[in-house]
Order: sequence, then structure tokens, then C-alpha cells
Amino acid sequence: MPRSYWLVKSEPSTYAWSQLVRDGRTIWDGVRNALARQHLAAMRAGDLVLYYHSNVGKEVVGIARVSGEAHPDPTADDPKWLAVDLEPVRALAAPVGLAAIKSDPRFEGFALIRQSRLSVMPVSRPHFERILELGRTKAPR
DNA sequence: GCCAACGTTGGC
DNA sequence: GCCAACGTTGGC
Repeated sequence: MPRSYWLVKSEPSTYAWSQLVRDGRTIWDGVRNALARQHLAAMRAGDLVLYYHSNVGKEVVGIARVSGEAHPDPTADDPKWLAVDLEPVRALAAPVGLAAIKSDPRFEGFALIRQSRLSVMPVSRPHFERILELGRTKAPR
């Protein structure tokens, strides 16, 4: 199975990229949306995840890796809600802003633009690689 | 099962 | 602060 690519959103005031770097690993919990839940369920260890700061920043700031597959969210009453384990891989040398993504025709169809409220979404390989290119960052191995 | 009202997210 | 998008809730 080739690895998949994803994007997760977080408000910096809630849980910033820098906090993930400090923690070294986190449980990505609190997701209460059916479609986002499906995406969490499809994540596999080793998948790469773009880390997007919503509201403040509005930019992709780093790359994380799925370190453990979906499991029941310990913060949820209902065990159907899932969480995954994430660890930081590296920051983008140049954060990629939403405006840059919107103005780049190569991002046509990107869920970040299409479904602005979705907090966990799949990213196609070309889109993932384009983010890294704009972010002046090499893909992790 | 439909749909109006309401709440939340997140960009502007 | 406003509002568009969209998910959820509850009356019927």
C-alpha cells in the first residue's frame, strides 16, 4: 500500500504546530464530524499529514506523520468518534498561505478550498508535492 | 421524511 | 464583526 497524504487544521491558539514540536507526539482528538471521522479511520501509520493553521496564520506550516492508527477518541462520550496519533516531521521552510493556494491553478479541486469547514481531509499526491515545492521543503522519506 | 431554525467553522 | 457554508436538531 503506498502511503496516503492528508491535511489537518488547527487553530494556533488551540494547538499550534510549535506545541506539537514541543510535545513530540500528540493524540489528534476532538473530531466530531462524520466525514472527518471517515478520513481518520482511513489513516495508516506512516501517512504524511500537512499541518494547517486556521483563522490565525491561514497557512500550511509543517508536515506530521501518522504514528498510530485510528482508535476511539478518549475525549468523546461515544466510542464511535476516533482519534489518531501524530508526530511532527519537519516545519516547512516557507509556510504556504491559503491565498497562495487559492491563486495557484494547480490546486484546483483541493478540499481545503472546496470544503472550507472540513478539519481532516485527504490530499492528492500532486497537491502534497506542490505544497512542499512552494514550502521549499524536501519530502520526508 | 421534510425543512426551518439554530449552532459552528473559518475566511474576509 | 459579519456572513457563507454546512451540519444538526426538532417540530410537524
